[in-house]
Order: sequence, then structure tokens, then C-alpha cells
Amino acid sequence: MIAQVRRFNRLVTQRVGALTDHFLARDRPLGESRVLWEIGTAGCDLRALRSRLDLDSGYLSRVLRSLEAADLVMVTPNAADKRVRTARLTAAGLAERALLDGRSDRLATSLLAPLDDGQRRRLITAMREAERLLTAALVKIAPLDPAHAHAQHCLRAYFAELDRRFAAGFDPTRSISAEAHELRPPAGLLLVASLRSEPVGCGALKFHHDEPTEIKRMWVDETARGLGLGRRLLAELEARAAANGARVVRLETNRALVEAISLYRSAGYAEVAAFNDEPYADHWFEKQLARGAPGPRATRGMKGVP
Amino acid sequence: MIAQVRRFNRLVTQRVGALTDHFLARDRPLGESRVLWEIGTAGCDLRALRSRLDLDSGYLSRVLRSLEAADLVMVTPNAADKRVRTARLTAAGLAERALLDGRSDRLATSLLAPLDDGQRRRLITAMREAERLLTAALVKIAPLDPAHAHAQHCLRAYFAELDRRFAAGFDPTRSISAEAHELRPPAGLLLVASLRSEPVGCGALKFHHDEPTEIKRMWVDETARGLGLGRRLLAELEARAAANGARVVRLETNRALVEAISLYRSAGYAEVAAFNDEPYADHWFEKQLARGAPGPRATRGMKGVP
DNA sequence: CGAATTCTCTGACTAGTATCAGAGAATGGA
DNA sequence: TCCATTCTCTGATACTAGTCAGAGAATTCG
Repeated sequence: MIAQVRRFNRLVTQRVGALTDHFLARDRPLGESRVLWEIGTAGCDLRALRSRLDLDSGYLSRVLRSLEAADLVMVTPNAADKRVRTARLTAAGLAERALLDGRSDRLATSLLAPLDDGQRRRLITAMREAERLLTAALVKIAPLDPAHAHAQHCLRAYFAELDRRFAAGFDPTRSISAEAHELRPPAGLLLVASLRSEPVGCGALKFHHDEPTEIKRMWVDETARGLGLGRRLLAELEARAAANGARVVRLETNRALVEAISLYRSAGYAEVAAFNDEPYADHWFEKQLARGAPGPRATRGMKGVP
Repeated sequence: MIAQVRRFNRLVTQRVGALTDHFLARDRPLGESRVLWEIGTAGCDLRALRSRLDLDSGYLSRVLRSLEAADLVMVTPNAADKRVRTARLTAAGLAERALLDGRSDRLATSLLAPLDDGQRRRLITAMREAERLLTAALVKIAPLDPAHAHAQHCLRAYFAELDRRFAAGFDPTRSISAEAHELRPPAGLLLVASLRSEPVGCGALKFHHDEPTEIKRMWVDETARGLGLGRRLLAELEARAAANGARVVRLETNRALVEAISLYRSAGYAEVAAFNDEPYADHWFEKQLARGAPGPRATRGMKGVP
């Protein structure tokens, strides 16, 4: 298994990586091409560029000046915050970027060229699958304060989706509360899933003294579905509930959320009688957590993985 | 399709490529780590190192001296040819290489770690498929003189395989001849398929004035099977036969070569009565080539691919 | 044998990719 | 308002990667 991953890594980085570098670097240094590309057609703040390409500020500054000298880029102060500067492509810069785009297309085409139609289809399918799974592996799940901007984004998106999908819409004030202070230790917990430091999902716990721990706010961004993220969030929540002493977790949900319901069932949740009077709920589920419940790491990861 | 390939390329080179570099480069330059790695446990001639890593001879020499100074490598003259020098890892070098090996394993493991078992299996499957197809795309087919070392390697391997697989063994002198001069223009043609400049397959044509062109010496190395290479060789041979004016190609084969027989059938070959007295043949096939037959390139490649 | 070729090494040189410290302007909070 | 912080830029500096020309030894070929 490891050997297969390594063979794949070696082949792809050699075949694709090296080619990409040579394709992208025209007569200009690779670093400049990367910056030119990353600025994009809409322009980009320098700080965003720095963090995306992981560049030193002095280095980026120099690269930009070189691109300015070639008349490919304009750097203008940001109106809102005059410390910040925004890089934009000139007409020549846009043309150059389009050219890189074309090269990248040609590189991709050259990978497919020697194959027949059936092989191409199989390769595309395999690439799509590998891409999705590698993306899934990039998602990080960590506790976050409910007041954090990313947490707020998730919760707002969650409410918006409920409002869209519930037959009668969704009004948070009518629903059972899960305010910030209730999702913050020691009262509760909020987990946020991030992909490339953008929030793409969340899930929360509300701890109770004698009653089972409640699972709330399970949500996965549409762009991140099909990656098994819901299942990972759920497992992580269960593990943390268990670590907090819970023997049972429970949750309620609406009949419109069909994929969530099937997730709960397949994750070992059993439907039970209503245990609260949540007006938006149609189904109530409960799960017994295993005794000697494993910590959060043990539910994923391979043995010996650091 | 192109977009999918590009997304895949971007993700994999970023996720795998960048990580590989940082994993492999310990405190030493990446170039040195690569050389250390490539020398391998068995040692390696400098010329082989140079060609495999595509390095300038001066550059490699400097890198090796730096590794020698760190006591990781010994460079000794080759006994057989004193111009050639052989690099070998010292005990410390072997330890260092084992360390890189471990890091590479850990990198591979870290890619799998966040996934559950089912996802891992799917990822491995997708990687294997992508690897095979990308490898297939690396294979180059070109005419080669029958006396060339690579051509001889293929022909010897072909005979050895026939001898192994035919019930009564195989003696080339009893078979209809296809000597070097018969497979060299204008009498004939030999195509050799190469993967990373190693020969992995061949196929030949014998042209005749009034009779159909004969296909001979179709062989694919065991390590390169399942890549669609036989089909590509066959298509290329047909295209070149057509370019030489042939309307019909034909060939004979032995009943032991089941995969070849099924290839011929699926490629549009029809079984015909024996058209020669080849003692090792059990089946004779023939195919009408399309009129206005396309040149070799048109049978593969996508429109507009350079 | 002599000439051409192969292989490696050395020295000189260049471009690219950084890193670090600090300056100067702008901002935000106490 | 003052102070700490943020953002960008400049200069100094270092190292890696890679190229080129040529020398010297060994080998091969005619």
C-alpha cells in the first residue's frame, strides 16, 4: 500500500512536476511565473499572495518589481488600507497569463495524447478519484471558538441551508438554542473542518450532566461533499464526547436532510422516540458509545503514523 | 477532460511534490539527497547517475565530492574501464539513505492517514490505475535498426519467450526467417517501444511486391503488459504498412499465444487459411487496411496536439 | 600505432531562490 | 495622542542549481 503510494508519487512528481516547471518557466524565472499566475485576472493583495505561495515579503517585493519592470504587473495601494498594496495584471500581463494557461492545457493534453479513448476515460476517472480522496485527506478538523470568523461562517451557512431545504424555512430563534457560550468548553464544543484554511464544515456538542451529550450543527459545505467529511466529523465528535465521559450521544434532524439521516443510520445511530420538542425535528437518533472509547486520533490514522 | 487533468496535476504536484522536496531535503541540499538516493544500496556508475538524474557531469562531480566530504559516499574506479568511476554509499551513507526511505514512507503514510479503510482502498486503486496509464503514455514507439542493441534485446527476449511457451519449444532456424536485412528499409521495418529509454516491446513488417505486407516479431515485455502497448504497436505497424502502399496485412501465430490471438481478433483481423508453411503457426490472420490510410500520428494523439 | 572518443574532474561564472535586519508609512487600540 | 502592530520595501548576503570550456586519463577504432 505504502509502496503503491510511493510509486505513484515518484511517477507523478517526475512526469508532471518537472514538466510543469519547464512548461511554465518560459524565458522568465519560475518564481515570477508562479506569482504572475497566482495574481489572477482579478488582482490580489500582496499579503494574500505571500500566504498562498508561502513567500518571504522581501522576495515577493523583488519579484513584483521585476514583473513591473517588464510591464506585466501594476501594484497599486489599497484604498481601504493604505499599508496594503494590490497587484494587478496589465494587458500584457493578462496576455502572458493566457499564454501560460495555454501551455498548461498543452501539458495536460500531451499526457493524454498517446492514449486511446478508452484509456483516456479510465485515466480521467482515476485522476478524479485520486484528486477527491487526496483532497479529503487535506481536510483538517479542529476545535474552534464559536465566535471565530470561520465558525460564524459555518453556522451562517448551516442556517441558510436549513432555511433553503426545510419545507417551512428555518428560523433559528424558534429552534432549540446552541449559542456561542453553549458550544464553548466546558458547556460544549465546536469542531470546524478546514480545507486550505477555508472552513468547509462543522459539528458541535452540548454536554449535559446526567443526560446524553447532544450533537448539533452538523454541516458540510456543498463543495466538500462526497469526501466522507460528515462521517469524519461525526466520528470525531463521538470520540470527544466519549473523552468527556459520555456513554450515549443523541441528535435530532429534519426529514429534508436525507443524506444526514442515512449517515446517522450507517454510523450506528438508532432512531428513538422524541427526546425534546425541537419544532424542526422529524427524527431523533441515539448511539451508545463503545466503552473505553478511543481518543480522537485512534479513530483514524494508521498504526505508527506520527 | 483537460480541466480534470490540470486540477489533478496542480493538486498532486503541490501536495506531493512540495512535500517530497521538504521531506527529502534534510539539512542537505535537495540535489545531494537525490544523488544519495539514486546511488542506491548497490552503488552506481557515474554515467548512469548522470543520465538518470539528467545532471551535468561537472555538477555531479561537485555534488559527489561534497557527499564524500561528509563521508556518505565513496567513489572508486571501475575495474573494467578505468575511465568510469563507481559511487558507493558508506555505512553512514546507507544509514542516511534508510532515513530518507523512512521519511518517504512517512510521507506516503501521511497522505493516507486521514482516510478510512474504504477510502484508502479506493485511493490506492485510483493511484494504481493512474500510474499504469501515465506509464503507458510514457512509452515511445520508433523505428530502430535491427542491429541496434535494444532491437537485439527485444528479439532475443521474443525468441526466449516463444521457446518457453510453445509446447515443443522454439528454434528460430526452423521458422520462416526475418533476418536483420529483411527488417530494414526498404525490405521491411522494425519498431521498438521504449519506456524511459529501455526497450519494452517490438513489432516488425516485411514488405512484399504483390503480396500483403507481413507482420512479424510482435512482442511486449512482461513488465509492460496491460498498458495497451500491443495494440499501439499493431496500429503503428498497420499505419506504416499503409503508408508503404499496403492494402492488406497478414500474420501467423501459435495457439499458445492466447493474448496475442485475442488482440488480433479485437483489432479487426480475420482468420484465414494458411498462407505459408510456418511450422510453428496454428492460426493465420489477415486485415484489410482502410483506404487513404492515416499516417502513424493520426492513429493516436488529439487534434491540435503538438 | 595514432586519432578520435569517452569519461571524469576542475575552475570560472551565472541566475535564481531565498533569508535577515531594519526603515518608513499606515493603522488600530489604549 | 501615543504606542504597538502591520505591511511593504530596500539592502546585504548566502547558497543552490546549473552551464561552459577545457584538461587529463583511459579506451576504442581504423
